[in-house]
Amino acid sequence: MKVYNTLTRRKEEFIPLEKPLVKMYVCGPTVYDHAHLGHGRTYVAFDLIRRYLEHRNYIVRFVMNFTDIDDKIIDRSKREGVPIEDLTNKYIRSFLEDMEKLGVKGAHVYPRVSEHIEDIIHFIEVLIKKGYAYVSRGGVYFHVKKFKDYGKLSNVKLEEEKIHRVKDPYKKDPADFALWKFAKPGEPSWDSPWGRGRPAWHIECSTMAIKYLGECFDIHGGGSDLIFPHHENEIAQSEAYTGKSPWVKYWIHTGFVTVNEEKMSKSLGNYVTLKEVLKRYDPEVVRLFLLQRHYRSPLEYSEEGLKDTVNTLERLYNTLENIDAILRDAEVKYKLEKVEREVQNTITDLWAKFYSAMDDDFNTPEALKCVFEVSTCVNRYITESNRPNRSTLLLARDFFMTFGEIFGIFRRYYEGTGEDERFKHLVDILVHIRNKLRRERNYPLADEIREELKKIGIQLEDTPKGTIWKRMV
RNA sequence: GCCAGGGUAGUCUAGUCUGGCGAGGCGGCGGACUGCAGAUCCGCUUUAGGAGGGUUCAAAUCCCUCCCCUGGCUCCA
Repeated sequence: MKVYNTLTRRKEEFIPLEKPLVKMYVCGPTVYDHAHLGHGRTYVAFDLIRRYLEHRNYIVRFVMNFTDIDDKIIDRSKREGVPIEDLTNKYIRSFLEDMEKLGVKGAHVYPRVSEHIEDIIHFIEVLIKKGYAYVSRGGVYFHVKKFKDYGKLSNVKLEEEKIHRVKDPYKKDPADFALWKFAKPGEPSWDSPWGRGRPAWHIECSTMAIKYLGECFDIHGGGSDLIFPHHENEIAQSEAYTGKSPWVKYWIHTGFVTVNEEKMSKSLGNYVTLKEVLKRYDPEVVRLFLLQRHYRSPLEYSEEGLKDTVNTLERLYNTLENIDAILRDAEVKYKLEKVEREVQNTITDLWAKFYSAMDDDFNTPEALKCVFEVSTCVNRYITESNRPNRSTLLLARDFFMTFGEIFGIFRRYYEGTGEDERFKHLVDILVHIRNKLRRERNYPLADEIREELKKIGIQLEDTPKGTIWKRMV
């Protein structure tokens, strides 16, 4: 399996540090507002990666933080007159709700900055002791020049570059960044050996990741906008702290969602919240929409694109329903004809291709091609075969279920359909009666049965080989 | 300015690392099937690669030049 590593700017063979265990940390949101589609994209992408790794028999330990102390949160709380904790709780809840709807599997730990102040203080103390950080009048800073590998992730060069960060007269060097900020009036603050204050942005992730995953781990990810300065600074802090390198083996970054080719962002105001999107579209449509593009490429958001995906997903569900409908009466064959063997070969070949696409840096668009090809293949088989073989249909169904599990769609098939045998019999009885009516050319009554069944989500379809019924999508 | 990533049919998206008949979705049109409905299948749309050079038996893919777009360098998923 190959994974693109931002650190080396190329695909690398994926070999986790401790064989079946994969330790993975993803930068979570700063919780001062509802999440938008861009956030959704990133977390769905990492969810897919996690699911695929699990599918490939890795045990994934997954940590995602919440940044609940930050300038914007403080601003927002002041503006709205809402206590910080109420605000952050509200948006954490909102975020988790959205993720749940999107079918993003939960993290094993969701560390919040506000709950890890002690750890952060200790971390900073070590950095000071080791000579990587200094106390100044504005707070505690990381002295970038001390860390010789600075820039290895984002490719920034300290010498020729005037990395102008937040203007701060108390820094030794403009490239230095804050670890601890002294409190200004009205800001939340905690006691520390250097004075009351609060942790700065980057330190939290280093501290919490190391606390929960250890001094070195496998995957660290987030949106591409975090590469610099956030992740660059995390590396500096963490490797300075542990004295070990590399801190993280694989850095994975997701591309942006764009609107008219511009990055979707709060500041540009061109965003749609996940709540809005999920109100208008089935969560699985949103997921498929996001996974139809490779996770590192920019993804253009458009209403049209989403609508296309509605049809795309419907087609996949139809295929599944076609299989299930035929499966009800299909029997196992004990000898396969040539066509039959070819269909099975095609499916297994495509299944293998599906895996190699996924193995190649989680190439979901390429993997999806295989899914569509299996779809066409099995539909054709159903259309052309006089007596489809149960085993062949099950093979196709297994493939779809595997695909669904990895992509996080077809959820309703896993959650159960709520049908029992008697229900199925009942439908069969109605179908039988209706066909009698049709033979008698009593179409009004036959159509009425079909209409009524449609109302409870059962669709009857008359095919040349007889009537089949499906659950409606 | 520095760094990173792009430009593929009507449209969206793969393939570029590792050169070898350019793939898939959606849309549109036509056909098969059909009491109607629905689903599905088949065919067409389909000699598409930003521009120009070069290397090669062979270039979307490698090299050079140019044009255009986006992102990071201040908070960001």
